[in-house]
Amino acid sequence: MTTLMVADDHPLFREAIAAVIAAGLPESRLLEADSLAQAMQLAERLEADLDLLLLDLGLPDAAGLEGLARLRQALPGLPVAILSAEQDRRTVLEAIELGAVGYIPKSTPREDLLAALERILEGDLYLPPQVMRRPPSPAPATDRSLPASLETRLARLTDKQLEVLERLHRGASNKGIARELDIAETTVKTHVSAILRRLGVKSRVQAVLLAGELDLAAYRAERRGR
Amino acid sequence: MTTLMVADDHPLFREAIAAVIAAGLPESRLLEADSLAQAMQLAERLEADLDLLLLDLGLPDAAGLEGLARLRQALPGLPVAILSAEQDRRTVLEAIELGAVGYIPKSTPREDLLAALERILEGDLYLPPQVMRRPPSPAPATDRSLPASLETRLARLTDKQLEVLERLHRGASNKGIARELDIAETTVKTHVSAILRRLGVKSRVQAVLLAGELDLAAYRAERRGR
DNA sequence: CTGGCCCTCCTACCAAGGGAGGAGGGCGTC
DNA sequence: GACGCCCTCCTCCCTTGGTAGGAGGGCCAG
Repeated sequence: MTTLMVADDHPLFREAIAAVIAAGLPESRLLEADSLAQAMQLAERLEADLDLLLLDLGLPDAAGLEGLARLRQALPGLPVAILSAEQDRRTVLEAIELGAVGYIPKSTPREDLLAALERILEGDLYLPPQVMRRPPSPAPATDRSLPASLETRLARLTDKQLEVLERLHRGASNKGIARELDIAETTVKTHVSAILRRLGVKSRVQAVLLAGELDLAAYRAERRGR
Repeated sequence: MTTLMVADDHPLFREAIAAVIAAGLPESRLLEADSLAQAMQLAERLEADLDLLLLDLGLPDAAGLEGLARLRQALPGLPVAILSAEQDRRTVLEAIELGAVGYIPKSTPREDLLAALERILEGDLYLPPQVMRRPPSPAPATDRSLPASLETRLARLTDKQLEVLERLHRGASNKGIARELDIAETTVKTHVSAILRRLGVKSRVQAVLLAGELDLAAYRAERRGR
């Protein structure tokens, strides 16, 4: 008995998914959530009893991938697959980067969708072949509005902010950072606030956790290089 | 009739691959190259007659992913799968970013390797599930024995404190933890204070970082067990 | 040169974190 | 029963973290 959950604010779409799953995966039950908040609440209660969360990227309380980031942080053990109308290659990559175990375009035909789900539930990873298969960057035309994730979010930080983030990541206090960098504590606060805003997190702890998923030092070195 | 090419500077390894493919994909022929230069030359001559290039990341004339980048630029239409000893998550992601259609660790068992090849040849994408599945995790590979000091410090925590620490480690605020555990915020503070004292750290961030060096969930489970 | 971004620092204010100390109740052990 | 440890919660108090807003100076691109 596997347990799935679909988080989508569109009732009709949830119904459609439910129908597909009921027909194709009889040995499973499906929970529904219409917001990220609800999904997280449910998932928390179920814990390990939830095998897979199908997450829409259009949720009202989760601006695209940012919601996935929050979710991954709160419940790192929960397998999450993206179910989205968005088919941009970068979005797919960033979703995987954030730890999604699959990415299913909503345009996927029913049989393929089922096959994808089955593969994911078996521990595989599913990505839309037709999206991934071709050139890395066909058109840089359609960007800048992306919700930003790890890499892109890091890229938005200024050099100084990265320096501060490194210290944060070592558990330093604002005061300590100020001493180390020889700037005023108020300045450190300014930087920290900017970091939190740009990373889209709400506390320094969360920033630290996010930073922990990357090799900050390496990133900084690479950056200096170019 | 599908045509494959393996580019690896290690003759023995090329032989091994050749054997696997000969046995598992009888309807195919395999070309061999011992350098990126040779591989590109051959591929250029064959053009569309080459269905897949298996590229090692240890080639002498191609420093890791840099070689893949050059290759992709010169022959964007050629499907390339990475075949590498490297199993780092970041490397895998970057390879895919660069347009690789698959990533096969050299440690992959023979059957899985064949299955991966078949999937790739069918237009699918293959990534090593065991690598991708656990994203931000550091390294379960190394240790069965946590640094003694760490373990002893953890052992000093009561069950409730561990529960709180887990939430801390997810970036939760005291208020949030209180809600989750359904206790007063002051109680949470009491627990946090105790945690800091017993772990010998000075702030919640440091506690989180310390906790991050352990698999808390596993530790808790193990503890419940005895 | 103007506008934009960055870094610096400030004030002021509010929220969150953390310490000290005390208190009651539960549970297990000597 | 007494002791100890844990969990719960409280008050009082201080420190730290974080936001808002403003301000000056440097640097660079249009």
